[in-house]
Amino acid sequence: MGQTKAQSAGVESLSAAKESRFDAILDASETVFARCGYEGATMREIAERAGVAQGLIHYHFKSKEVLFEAMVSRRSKQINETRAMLLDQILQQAQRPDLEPIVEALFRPTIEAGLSQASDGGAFAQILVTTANSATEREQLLTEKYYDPIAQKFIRAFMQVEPGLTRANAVWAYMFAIGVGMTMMAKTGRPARLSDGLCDDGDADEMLTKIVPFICSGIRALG
Amino acid sequence: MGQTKAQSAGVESLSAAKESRFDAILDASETVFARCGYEGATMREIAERAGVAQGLIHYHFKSKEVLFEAMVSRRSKQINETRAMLLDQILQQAQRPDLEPIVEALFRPTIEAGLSQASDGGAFAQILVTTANSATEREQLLTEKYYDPIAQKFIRAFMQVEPGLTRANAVWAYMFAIGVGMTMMAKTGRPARLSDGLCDDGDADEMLTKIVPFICSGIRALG
DNA sequence: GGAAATTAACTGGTCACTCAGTCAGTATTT
DNA sequence: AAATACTGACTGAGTGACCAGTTAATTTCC
Repeated sequence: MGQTKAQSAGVESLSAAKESRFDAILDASETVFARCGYEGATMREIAERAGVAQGLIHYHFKSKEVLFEAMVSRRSKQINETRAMLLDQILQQAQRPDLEPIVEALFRPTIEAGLSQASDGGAFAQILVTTANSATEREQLLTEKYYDPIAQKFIRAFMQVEPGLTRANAVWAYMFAIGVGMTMMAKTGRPARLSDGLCDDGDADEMLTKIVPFICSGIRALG
Repeated sequence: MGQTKAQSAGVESLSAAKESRFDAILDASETVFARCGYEGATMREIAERAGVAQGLIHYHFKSKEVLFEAMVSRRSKQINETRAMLLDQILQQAQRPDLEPIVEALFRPTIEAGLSQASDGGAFAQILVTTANSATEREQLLTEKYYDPIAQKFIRAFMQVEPGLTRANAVWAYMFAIGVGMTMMAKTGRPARLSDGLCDDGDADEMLTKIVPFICSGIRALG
C-alpha cells in the first residue's frame, strides 16, 4: 500500500536485520495501542517508542486511524495466511479430517505471532481481543475486512467434518470457539488469580491442551 | 459510599419513578462508556446525556475513574447478587444438581440486566466484556474486586456437580465459559453477518439454547 | 561519470482544539 | 441559617494534525 523503497528493498544485512522506520512505527503502535487502547494511545508515545519524530508518523500514515488499520492489516494478513495454509493442509490430507487439528489451526498462528515477535509479549493478540469485542464502527469494519473471510473458511470446515452441523450452528460454533480463544489471548492473569497459581494463561501450550478438547466437545454438542 | 439522601431516600412516586440526578449520571455513564470506551468517553458527553452540568459529576464522583468504578459497582452488585441467589437455589434443591442450570445462572442475570433497563441496549454488558478482556490495571482491579468472588462460587459449583474436574480444570472451565459468554454479550452483530442473517446475537434466548449445551459439553470434556 | 534537478524521508516547532478537573457563587432543601 | 445540590465559566495540560524547511537518495541530462 503506502510501502515505498525503504520497505520493499529490505537489504537485510546481518542477524539484527535493521528494520525500516516504517516498520518500527508499526511495531511501536502495536505495543502502545495494546497497552492503552485506541483512544488512550498517543501519537507522541508511539513516536517516542519508535525513535522517530512525531511528524514522521503522519508522513507515512496520514492519521491515527490509518495507522491503526495499517498495523492491524500487517499482522492479521500474516496470521490469516498461516491459518488458511494450515487449514488447507488439514483438509487435503484426509477424506474426513478430525475437528481437533482444525481448531488448533484456528489459534496457533495467533499465539505464535505474539511469541515470535521480539519482546512484543502478545501485544497484537490483546488488540485482536479488544477489536473483536468492540462495539465501535471502526473496529467492526476492521473485523469484517480482515477476519470475516477466514472465519467463513473455518465455518465451512466445521460443517465438512461435522456433518450434523447446520450452517447456523456452525456459525455459532465458530463464534463460541473464538470466544474461548479470547480468554487465552487476553492474558489478563485472571486464571492464575482464580486458581492460586495453578493455571497460567501465559503458557500457550498448556492452554491449547485444555481449549481444543473443550471447544471440540462443545461443537459436537451442537451437531 | 458516596451515597447521600437523594439516593437512599428514593421516594419513588409513580410509574416513571423519577430518578435522582445521581442515578441519571450513572445511567448516562453506562451508555457513553459502552459506546466510546473509558478513554474515548468524555465527561462533557456524559453530563449532556444525563441533563446535568459537567461540574455536578465531579461533585458526586470526584473523578472520571471514580465514576467508572461507581458505575461498574452499582450494576455488578445487582447482577452478582442475582447470580449468587440463583446458584444457591440450584445447589440446595438437589443432592447432585445438573450442570446446565448452573451455567444458565451464570449468564441470565447479565443478559436480563441489559434488557430490563430502559433503552440501555446491553450497554453494561458491553462494558463488562471490555473490562474482562482488558490488560490495563484499572480494569483488572475492577474484575478482581467485583467479579472474582462470584467466580469462585461458580468454580466450586462446577467441581461439586462434576467431580471429575480438578481445581485447575474447574478454573479453566470457568474462564472458557465466560469467554463463550462474551460472544453473546458483546452484541457485535458478527453472527448475523457471518450467517447471512441466520444467527442473531440480539436474541438472548436463542443464544442461551446454543451456549448452555456447548459449554456443558466442553466442561465435561475436561473432567 | 558527474553536476543538476527531482523526489522521498524526516525534523522540530506550532496550531486549533478538547480534555478532566476546579471554583466561586447560586438555588434548593431541611 | 446551615447544609446540601447544583451551575457555568474557567484553566492548564495534552491532543492530533499540520507545515516550512532540511537532509538523503534517485533520476535525468550532458
